Amino acid sequence: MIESLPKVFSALADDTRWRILARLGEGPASASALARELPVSRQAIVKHLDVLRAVGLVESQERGREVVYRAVGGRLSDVARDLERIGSVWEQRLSRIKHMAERDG
Amino acid sequence: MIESLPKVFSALADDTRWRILARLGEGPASASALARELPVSRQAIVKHLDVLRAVGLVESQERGREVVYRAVGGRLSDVARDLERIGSVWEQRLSRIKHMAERDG
DNA sequence: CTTATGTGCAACTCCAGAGTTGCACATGAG
DNA sequence: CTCATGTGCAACTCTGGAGTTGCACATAAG
Repeated sequence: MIESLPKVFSALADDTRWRILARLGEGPASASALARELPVSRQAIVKHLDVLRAVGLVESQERGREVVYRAVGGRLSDVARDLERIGSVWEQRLSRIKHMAERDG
Repeated sequence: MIESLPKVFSALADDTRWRILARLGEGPASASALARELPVSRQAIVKHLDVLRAVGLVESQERGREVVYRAVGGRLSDVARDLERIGSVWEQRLSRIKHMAERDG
């Protein structure tokens, strides 16, 4: 679980991919449609969609001759849960160390 | 808020930075100490710590002649909250679109 | 049928950033 | 004081990945 996090973050690290995700968050779209709305070529869009699909943030479905993509919000929620868990563990450890330091002077 | 997310994820996208964070999650440490425990040079560690500090995932404090770093779990929880919010919005929109399609279909 | 539109594959450019080495300087430890 | 240890700054290499162009192919639209 935690092993796969860097991959997901790598996917979320790119501005263009965020724009794509934000757009797909409004509703499904094809690569060509996205290329018309964003200032990048269709081929670049496809590469980004491949990356997003590889980490489960996007799903694709063939519709006629088109390939329609849609954002997977549930995947984002999963990542959020992992992060929250890790962050709280850090906080607990840090406060425990602080208390020990204060006690020992 | 969402504008800063790509920066944070870019910081979290690197394996070495993740190892550094995991180590700091166990307790504070200096750059030299981290360099001894990880298979990278101290200078590389410092660069990573600068990146992590820039996005609030790590804080530094001068202790004598050393500079001690510690992980900021709260920052991670903030990011988690943002992600959860965004993901749930996507899910709501998608289900609404699906229902409309079924009704009209 | 003919054409416009959507995809897939491949080769290429380009640059950010991860990591290195080297050196100079400061300061706690002995 | 003397020396080991911790830092800071700078220049350099090198690889991954973002974006591009070009071409071939498939298929809905007219």
